[in-house]
Amino acid sequence: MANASPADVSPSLARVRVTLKDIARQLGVSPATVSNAYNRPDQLSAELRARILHTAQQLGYSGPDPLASNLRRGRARAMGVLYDAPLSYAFADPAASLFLGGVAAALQQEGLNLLLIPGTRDVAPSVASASVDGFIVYCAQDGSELLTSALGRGLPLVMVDQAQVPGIAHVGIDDYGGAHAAAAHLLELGHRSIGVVSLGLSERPQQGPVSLKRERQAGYYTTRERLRGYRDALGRRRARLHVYEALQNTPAEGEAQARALLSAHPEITALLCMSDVLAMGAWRAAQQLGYAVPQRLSLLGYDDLPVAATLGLTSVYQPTEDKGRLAGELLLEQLAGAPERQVRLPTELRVRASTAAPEAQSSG
Amino acid sequence: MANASPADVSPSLARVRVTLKDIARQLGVSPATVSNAYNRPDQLSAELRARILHTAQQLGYSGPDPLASNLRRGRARAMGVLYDAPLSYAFADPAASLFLGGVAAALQQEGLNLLLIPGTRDVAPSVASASVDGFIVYCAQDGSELLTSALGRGLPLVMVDQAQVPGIAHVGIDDYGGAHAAAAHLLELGHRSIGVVSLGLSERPQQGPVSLKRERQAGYYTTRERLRGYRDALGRRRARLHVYEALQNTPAEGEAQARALLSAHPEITALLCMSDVLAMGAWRAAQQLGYAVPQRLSLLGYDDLPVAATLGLTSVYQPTEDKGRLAGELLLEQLAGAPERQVRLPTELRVRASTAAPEAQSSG
DNA sequence: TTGTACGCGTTATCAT
DNA sequence: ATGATAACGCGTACAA
Repeated sequence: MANASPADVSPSLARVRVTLKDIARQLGVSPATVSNAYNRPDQLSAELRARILHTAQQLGYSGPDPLASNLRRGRARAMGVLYDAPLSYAFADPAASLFLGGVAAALQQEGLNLLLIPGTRDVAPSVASASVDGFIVYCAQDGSELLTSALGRGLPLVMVDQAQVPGIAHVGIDDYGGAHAAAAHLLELGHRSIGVVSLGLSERPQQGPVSLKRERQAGYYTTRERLRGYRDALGRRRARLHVYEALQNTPAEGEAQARALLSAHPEITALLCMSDVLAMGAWRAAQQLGYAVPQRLSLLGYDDLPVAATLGLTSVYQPTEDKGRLAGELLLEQLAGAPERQVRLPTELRVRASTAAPEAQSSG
Repeated sequence: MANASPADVSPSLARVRVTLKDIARQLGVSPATVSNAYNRPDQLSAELRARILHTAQQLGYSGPDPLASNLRRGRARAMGVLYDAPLSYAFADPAASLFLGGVAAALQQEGLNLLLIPGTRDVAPSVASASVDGFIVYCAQDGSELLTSALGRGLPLVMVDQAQVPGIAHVGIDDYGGAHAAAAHLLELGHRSIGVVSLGLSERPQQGPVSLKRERQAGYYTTRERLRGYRDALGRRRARLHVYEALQNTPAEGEAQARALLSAHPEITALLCMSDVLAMGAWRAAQQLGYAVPQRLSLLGYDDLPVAATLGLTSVYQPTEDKGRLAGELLLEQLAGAPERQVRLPTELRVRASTAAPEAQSSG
């Protein structure tokens, strides 16, 4: 029997779903015509269309159900971005925000929505149930469940800021080169004892000093490459590097690790921070310890967020927003049938006021 | 080996979609059983389930299609957030990011994904085609198409930072009170000529000086209320307010409007900025003009982002992240059948180093 | 524990 | 310009 019989008991509250068919029945036209009224206005007379829309409004029908329409068309009209942390981190991290902004800009051109999928434990179900036409996997650890479960969907996919995998579209930056340039800059200035405030090495970060072994095994490509860049720059000279790992990419963690580094190794005259966000925290630590920047302590960031220029922070620039836009575009390309591409963007050291030669003090 | 029929012509590229039925047929079991293998593991023997999963893997079946599954269940497993601007703005604005982080945190508890929907021209189709179970409408203009088209979907909905509408869930803050406190603070310090760097008044912002008429007609509730708060605080005293409208909530716009204000009205001794982001730009303008803060110019923000404390910026705190979390929770409540609620969160003036009494100079 | 049968709400195709 | 029909891929009673 009809789901909206004349003897309907609950006229307004019962929310008996009104469907396209109901409209059709009510007007004595075919469901196809009602569908056309919404999707192909040119396929029916303006007059009939008006009547349909009017009846729809009267009956409280708000247009074709996207769930059904998606199924039928085989398109979700959205792209998924997998982020390797709670989403609140993504929004708290300006670099991630910039990146997502770029992605959004690219998708918007095609009218696609953006589905954000956080990488908590148990990502698999989230990924499996995501109504999307493709994925962007951002900053996942090597061999992460995020990536494997996304790949499992068999949809177009773009990896970002990870180790390249043959046959998979990829956008990355020259992490190594940027880090190398940063460390080289410090060496040229004369620094010989340098601290590194590092981003997490793996999904289970360990706060504080990092063993060489752990450093080599870092699960995050970005972190691993930057550390390698720092080390290689120092390699030939007799300078010492002390690496401390932050639990999160936040100013608070930057402050904590900077503090720990400086108290364990007072001879340190410069800090290489693996992000501007960490560097901001390190700066605060320096202030509170009474270390003048750059006289007593040189400070270097990574990312070159807009705020770096404001603060006069020397930093390694990367085109974060472009990276996002590009990731979106590579995804759209695949959706259109083009082959997957791999792109590496350049980085560039931007020297500002936070780095200088170390004071000519008795340093160890 | 072929992944389909023996006579398959295109073995690997043809991407003939593998469905649940194919698995069932291959194993000689019913589709229902395969479905259960994924959704109700307890409904079949572990042995059979293992065989099913194995076959699925072999055939390249990656689990039930979310599009179909969503239709069948009538749930999209995602919530939509409508943002009244290009998404890149949302990510560029720390306050919006914080808010979204809060929303994400709330949704994550229920395993729901977050669909971001930008408010470009032609929102309606985006909203109509969004696979979601509810909407959060953030900062939309009064009577905006965003809101009306979202309401049209007939899904649970929460309005945020807008004028309350009876019968619709709502989260807001005490915009008026915060603004009032900020202006009152300046008056107590002795300021008598004050500039306002305002957020946009409507979807079509007009850079520069704002007429009183336009001020009253501001389409954005938040902007309107804050302006009212500023004005009311000044009302009884004979202080002058000069309101300039920013095109966007960015430091660059803050800088531009601060510059314009100070050059048009050199007698100004304090700036009320309607966001911390604008205030940061205003600060830069002050620096470049050689105006010492707070001696020559007092500076006041709104939102109290973390950076405000770092910079020593006096600001009006609002619990931005909680606001997001709450919005998410109100939405989940409705989905669970509870009645819609309306919540207003408090604001609080936080006085820091950027405000002081005006210098005792001949001021106009 | 497994299978049957049906429908979820829409749209593409073809016919009229 | 409009209609009939057949999928789209799956989940869930209920029967076996």
